[in-house]
Amino acid sequence: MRGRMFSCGLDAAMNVIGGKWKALILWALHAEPRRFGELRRDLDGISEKMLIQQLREMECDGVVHREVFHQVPPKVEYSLTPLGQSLNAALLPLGLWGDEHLAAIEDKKKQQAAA
Amino acid sequence: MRGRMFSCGLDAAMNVIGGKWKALILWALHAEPRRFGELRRDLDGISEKMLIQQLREMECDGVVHREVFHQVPPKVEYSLTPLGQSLNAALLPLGLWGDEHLAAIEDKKKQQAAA
DNA sequence: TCAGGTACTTACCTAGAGGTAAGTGATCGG
DNA sequence: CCGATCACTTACCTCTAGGTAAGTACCTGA
Repeated sequence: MRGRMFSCGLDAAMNVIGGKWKALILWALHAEPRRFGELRRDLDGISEKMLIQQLREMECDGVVHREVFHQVPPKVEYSLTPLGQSLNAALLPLGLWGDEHLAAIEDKKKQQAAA
Repeated sequence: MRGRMFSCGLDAAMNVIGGKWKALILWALHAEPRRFGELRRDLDGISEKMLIQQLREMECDGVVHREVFHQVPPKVEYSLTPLGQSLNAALLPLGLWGDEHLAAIEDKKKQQAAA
């Protein structure tokens, strides 16, 4: 394992999706390609700066594809690469787990905030 | 969606596993309960401070169970709660995805580092 | 001109995540 | 006494990640 950047596949995957907004962005791109402004509006609380930053990082990682349309007003679309699609498929069980336990997780966080 | 802490299940799940060492720790606890020192030795590069910190956080989140044995030398065991077990099950596809694409991910990171 | 649309970029800031190093306490055995 | 075991805790520090605010460029229409 010496000289390897990641100790296992899970470590590598967490590196790709680690970032405050990445998982949500990946999910927002699940159904169809989206434009920057669309993503911005859908992702509650994200700033333009954070959005472009995380998109760029995921583009570099090969999970997001960016397509520029030469028109005015500018049009840029973001979509999942095949790699990104397989990543989203792998994220589905985790999202379902979160859905199922959402209330419990929030309760725990509230208790922690109160203590 | 107002007043909710998390925008969806995936957001909540990412909050629980977010932390440099959490996913790896959860995986280290997959097969059986482990002791602190064991975990420390298995997780290459982790400090005691980071290990206990992340264990504590996951304990608060209800995914890790800590059991103190009153003996000398001290013995403390960490194990997955049922919630933690289901979380690990949900993480499995992600880990497999990472295994499958490990080389590609590392290549991408190397390119980025060189640029 | 101004205001609107689009997709960014840049300057600056700081909270907090992660880290290093040293220390604690309770025992046991040499 | 010392050194070992175990599982932490504490003090201090760095710097990354995330954030706010303002700005840029290209156009169109009133």
